[in-house]
Amino acid sequence: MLSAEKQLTEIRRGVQDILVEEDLLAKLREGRPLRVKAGFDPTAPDLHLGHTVLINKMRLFQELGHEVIFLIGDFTGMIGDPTGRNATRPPLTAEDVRRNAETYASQIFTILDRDRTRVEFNSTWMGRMSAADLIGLAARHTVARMLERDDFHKRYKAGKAIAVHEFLYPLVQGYDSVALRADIELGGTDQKFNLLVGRQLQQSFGQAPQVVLTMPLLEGLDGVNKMSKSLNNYIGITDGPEDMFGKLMSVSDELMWRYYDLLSFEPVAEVARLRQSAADGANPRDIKIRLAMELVGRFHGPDAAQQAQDAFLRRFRAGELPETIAEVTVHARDGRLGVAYILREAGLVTSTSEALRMIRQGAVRVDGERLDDGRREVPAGASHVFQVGKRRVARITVLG
RNA sequence: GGAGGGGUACCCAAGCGGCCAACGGGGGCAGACUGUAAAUCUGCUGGUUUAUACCUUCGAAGGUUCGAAUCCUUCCCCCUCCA
Repeated sequence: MLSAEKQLTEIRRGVQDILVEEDLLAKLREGRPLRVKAGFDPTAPDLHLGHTVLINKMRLFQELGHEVIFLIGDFTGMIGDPTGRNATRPPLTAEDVRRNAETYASQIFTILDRDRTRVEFNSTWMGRMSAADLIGLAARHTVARMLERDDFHKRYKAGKAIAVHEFLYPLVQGYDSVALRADIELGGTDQKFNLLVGRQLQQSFGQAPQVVLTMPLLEGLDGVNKMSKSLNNYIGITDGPEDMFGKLMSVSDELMWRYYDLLSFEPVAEVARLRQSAADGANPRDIKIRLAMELVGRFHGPDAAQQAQDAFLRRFRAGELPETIAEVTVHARDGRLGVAYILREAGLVTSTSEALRMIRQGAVRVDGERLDDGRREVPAGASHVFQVGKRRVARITVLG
């Protein structure tokens, strides 16, 4: 095991806050494997790059020889946590939670070492808790302190709803730390309050308080909001290589550097060198390609990354069609079918009205030719490549 | 329990008897420009065999009216103040 000081240097990299750093150093000096907990809400069945900021840090702890606990908040998920948009999130059913949690667990091992990861579900202890136990837990915290949480505070002041059960969420999450006797808890900056409740509860239960370590939230593709499934601005780690590559390339130059900081394993010095080269006039696109190669390679392997890059350059630099085009068949009526119906039947648009709108806006191409007549019909037996906008493409055959 | 305010399309938010498929903003999509960038400009942003037409939509259900998102009744939900 590395010296406590050297470990601390590694741990510090990229983190937002360490509360309290002296405590962390003291724990590291004990020379034992520390229990490092990170909780995940099983609302999103697919992990995205935003989650990996945290998971990468978990991996670091594994490499340093500590015990990493991947905690799935299956019980908490049934309660529901307020979302970042200050709305009340509907609770998941037990069945939703179970299914999501399993998918979640199976995905983390693209980054974490399976053999050195302890997976826990908080329903293990929470499911056994009685109503009296829960009230007893609630008695250890006050409403005034709850309202210190930024999200609650804002909603309370704005006169927005706060359901009583939402107060229980931080308590349950904090109790998880008690149940696991966690030494360290990792979380996003948005989790800071909940993580601190864990410290307070541990002390209340006579345990040494965990060290809280928060990671910055990764901005999503829009560059403004945090990456999340519900905002649909995410790159899923199960996204296909080409999809992932394309999404990374569509990111703004500014955001690219943020992604370098939080997602890349490139040495800090190398990233600094890239920044300098961009300032000296290098095309940021090439630097973006490098990032895309690294990340796609991480989840799909270097070969797939190279193929994705080739396909990307062919398609968007050279303007060619993708080499794999979905084949779709639709059925003609009276020996022919109008283009709007073809697009709808093929799933390229969701309604005839949308199809007509797209055609009116010049977004539809047939075999590369812009289509300007929404009334055009295609005879049965014909097969054409239809494009709607830049991304939707299919070879559609009209059957008799 | 009492008094008052409010529920409008993905989100915010106008409208308060016909000119409303419903102002405006955000988001999204598309076109132009590009590095599939970003920014910017422009258009679109219920559905229908392609429609100066019809159908469905303004918390829910009824009702008044030639005609309702707009008026009335009941119900559901949210918020504020008082108790």
